[in-house]
Amino acid sequence: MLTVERKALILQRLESVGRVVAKEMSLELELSEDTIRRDLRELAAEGLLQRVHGGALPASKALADLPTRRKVQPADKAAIAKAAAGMIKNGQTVFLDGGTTAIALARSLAATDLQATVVTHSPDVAVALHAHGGVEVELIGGRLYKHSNVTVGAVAIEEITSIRPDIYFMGVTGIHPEYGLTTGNREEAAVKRAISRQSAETVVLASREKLGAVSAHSVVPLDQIDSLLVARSCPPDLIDPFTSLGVSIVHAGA
Amino acid sequence: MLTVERKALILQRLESVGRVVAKEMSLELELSEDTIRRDLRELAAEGLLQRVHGGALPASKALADLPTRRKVQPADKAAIAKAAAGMIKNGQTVFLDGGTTAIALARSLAATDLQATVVTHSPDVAVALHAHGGVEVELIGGRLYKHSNVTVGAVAIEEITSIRPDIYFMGVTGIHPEYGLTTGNREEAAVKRAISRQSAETVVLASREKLGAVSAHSVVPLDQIDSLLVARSCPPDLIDPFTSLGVSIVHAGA
DNA sequence: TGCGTTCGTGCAATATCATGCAGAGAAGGA
DNA sequence: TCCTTCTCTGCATGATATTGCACGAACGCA
Repeated sequence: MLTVERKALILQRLESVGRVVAKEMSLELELSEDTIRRDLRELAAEGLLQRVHGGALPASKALADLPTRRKVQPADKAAIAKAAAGMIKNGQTVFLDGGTTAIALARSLAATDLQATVVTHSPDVAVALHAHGGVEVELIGGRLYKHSNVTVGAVAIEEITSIRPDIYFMGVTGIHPEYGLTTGNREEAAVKRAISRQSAETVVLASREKLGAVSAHSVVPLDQIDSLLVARSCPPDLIDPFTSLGVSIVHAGA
Repeated sequence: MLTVERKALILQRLESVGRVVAKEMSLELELSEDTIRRDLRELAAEGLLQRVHGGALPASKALADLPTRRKVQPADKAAIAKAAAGMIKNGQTVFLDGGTTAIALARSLAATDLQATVVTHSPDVAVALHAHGGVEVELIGGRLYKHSNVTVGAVAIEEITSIRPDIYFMGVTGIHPEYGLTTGNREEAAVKRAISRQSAETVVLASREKLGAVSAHSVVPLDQIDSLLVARSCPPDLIDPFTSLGVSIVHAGA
């Protein structure tokens, strides 16, 4: 693994999890803590993160803000959500992931008169669709993973394998030409992989900051997905690496 | 756990609960009280909290007096919810039903330091407990019954039979001396019956308007439940028919 | 006042940190 | 090919930070 890749991974981790612990990183990457600490020192010198005893925090994050989650890009996400809602046909069974983009999609759906079945492992999505008369909701049970508020674990996977959705809208942390789709948590990755395997079509909701990013746990390679849904405002140089690999791109928004 | 994370957790706890007790914190984080006290001293030196004997309070009274985010509940529902929360012991596995009283109970729980596992078939309850670090949440999957927003059906029942909660707080539509516990929907009744069968103890959350009422579908007879949790403000003539049948009554509130 | 709890400080043990140094391997020129 | 140079990595070392325990003082409650 290249040094720059390692540093990028550290920054990714900081973005998705909000903290990095030197010891954990050294175990995960099978490198000495010295090497990780060196990286952290250098990244701190560049102002890209904030060094603390035992690890590092994002550069900007103040102590009092630590527990808060990171902010979103509303315009981008809303356009993607609306376009995704438009891809659903009456009578279809749709799987919705967790995450802010998926919740935005559920809210978009709630504003339509679509007749469909939505399967989800996110209670937030279920609550967002509660008031919609035309949409039947199926909830996947299991242990609730607090960080992203979706169910995971053996129970979730078992339930998922008994359903065959027509289309799956997947949210991820990173979408990379070489490393494929990645997310920050192993359990989540397993659940997403199971859903994708069951679904006739998998569409990845790709807001701008995800393109080119890599996170710790691999979900599926790029050739396992059917299309990437990106905002039209997204710069071409972020998208080109994927088109040249033959990934189908769907543009959202005006 | 990083030191800064611990301090952030203390500040977060102060904001959400309004106080921190050194001893409780040390038990929860499995650290000595000295370490917690040191954190409290340092945070107090930075002006981020106010030190008091035994623990700490938010820095300014103004912060503590901020209007609570919680919705105002009718008095006796809130009293029942609070009393129910008090019946839960650390380490127990608790099943929470759907319904307004159960959601009020979840919100009461969210204001405590309790360590417990909450199993529920209500996404609303899951969302209400999302921010609580000490509570592990297990969600029961299945078809979402829109009217009351809980999962029902074969999948739900199957999942329920694999769990054995210590205590089940049941919400119903009607509680009648002769007809027992009733609810408005056949599927819901089946789910409640299954949960009650699995649970070591079943407690019925009995707000005043339910006493003496009857609904279409029978859940279980009165002799299958362990106690009826009623508000202290509830008139005795509503309760007497149940005491004379030998039902154990727990009074909530001052 | 008496008693148990909590507090603060000093101290020792452990964990983490920064720096210097040496070996392994890659890059590049002779 | 051989050699030099450079980078990366892990280890050793001394410095610093964190943690838990001990002990006497302060505090709160009855």
